[in-house]
Amino acid sequence: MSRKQQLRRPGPPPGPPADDTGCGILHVDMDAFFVSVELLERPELRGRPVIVGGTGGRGVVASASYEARAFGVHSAMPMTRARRLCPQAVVLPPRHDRYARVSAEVMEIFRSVTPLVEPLALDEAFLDVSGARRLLGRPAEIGRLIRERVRERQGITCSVGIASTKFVAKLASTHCKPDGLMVVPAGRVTEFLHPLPVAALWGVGERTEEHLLRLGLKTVGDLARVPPDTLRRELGDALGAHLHELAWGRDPRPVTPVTPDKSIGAEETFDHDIADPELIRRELLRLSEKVGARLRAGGHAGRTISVKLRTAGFRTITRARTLPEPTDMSRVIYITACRLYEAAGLDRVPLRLVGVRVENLVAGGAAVRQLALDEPESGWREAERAMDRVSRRFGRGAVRPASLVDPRDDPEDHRDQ
DNA sequence: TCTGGGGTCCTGGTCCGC
DNA sequence: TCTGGCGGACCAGGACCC
Repeated sequence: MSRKQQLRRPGPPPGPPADDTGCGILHVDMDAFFVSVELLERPELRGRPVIVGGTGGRGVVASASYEARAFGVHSAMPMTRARRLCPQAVVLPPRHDRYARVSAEVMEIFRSVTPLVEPLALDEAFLDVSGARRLLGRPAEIGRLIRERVRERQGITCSVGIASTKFVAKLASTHCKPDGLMVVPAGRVTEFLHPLPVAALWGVGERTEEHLLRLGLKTVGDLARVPPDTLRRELGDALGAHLHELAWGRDPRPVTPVTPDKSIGAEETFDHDIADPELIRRELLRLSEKVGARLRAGGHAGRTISVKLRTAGFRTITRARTLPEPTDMSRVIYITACRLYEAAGLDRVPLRLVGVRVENLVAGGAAVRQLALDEPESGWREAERAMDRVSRRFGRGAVRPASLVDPRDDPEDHRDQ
């Protein structure tokens, strides 16, 4: 459940029977997805408060059953707080491989209805069904069909919002959860939108909500009546204009099935803060290996390498460097990341998180011969490709840089799996 | 209360070349 | 030769999304 889904509902949907004329966009959102997938294997937990989330000291809630939500538990909440609110909850560690597999099957169901499917996350997608009407019926009928197929084939429930724009369809699915379907007729969009709190708008998070409340703007209707120039002055050009448009139900973004990746990264929060630069560099190596492997697997290369460092006091520092040529080599990423870490001047400063990201992605073929910075190119590329092949065959972590091999490691139990 | 991990987008500042 | 304006690239940070 996202923060948006924690917002209160506006009451019953605008007047039945819903007229879905001009409503070609569906937003399908799986209900408590991670928990629902877990319950397929653990049916004895049905009806009980269940939380999927990090079991380490610093984890957060990834998904909570509706029984757990009744205790005030919601996603992104620190696990320590969730356990306090609901001590009787069953806590399960996340198993992303499993969720990804179920997600892929659900997306296939969507694609059996229309090729215009835009996945937003593992558990939700936009569908443009304008072209499917003749074959499958009205959008509301298509929505019912999808819900039925997902339930029959996967054994889990989902909610469907139907509207003329993506933004309103998404709000509709949020407001009919769980296990519901809601149509917002094209002619009744503002009637639906304007009573909602400003935080319901896409782009209004905690900070912007505070700002709007300070201006006396509580509802979407309040915001809609403010001149766009005033909003731009208060919130910046892009956000001000964007919110004004959304508040009037205007959202011209089409459903786009393929959006190219812009960056690929990995980060890790430690169980305990780490100050030792050697251990930090070791972590940077592990993350660089992971990011490099993902770049090569996806056929990407990138020019800009950034590191993210979060201190024990939760101050986040980012440093980036743009290389002359794009790279997909873990070694180049690692060397650059180490230099950025050293340049940040956080030697011996306790860190709770480090991250490595590669941005400005291009197709991998454009990754021209890249020297490992000051070092001669000495077969690293070939070595890394060979490691990729071994990993594909024997599993990730089967080969690793020597500095990442802990003699105490059980070879079957790599943390990267 | 104490804050994950994977991302995208925007803003404001600085530097540099024209 | 110096100066100012401008635009683009880059960088850092922050807000936001799921």
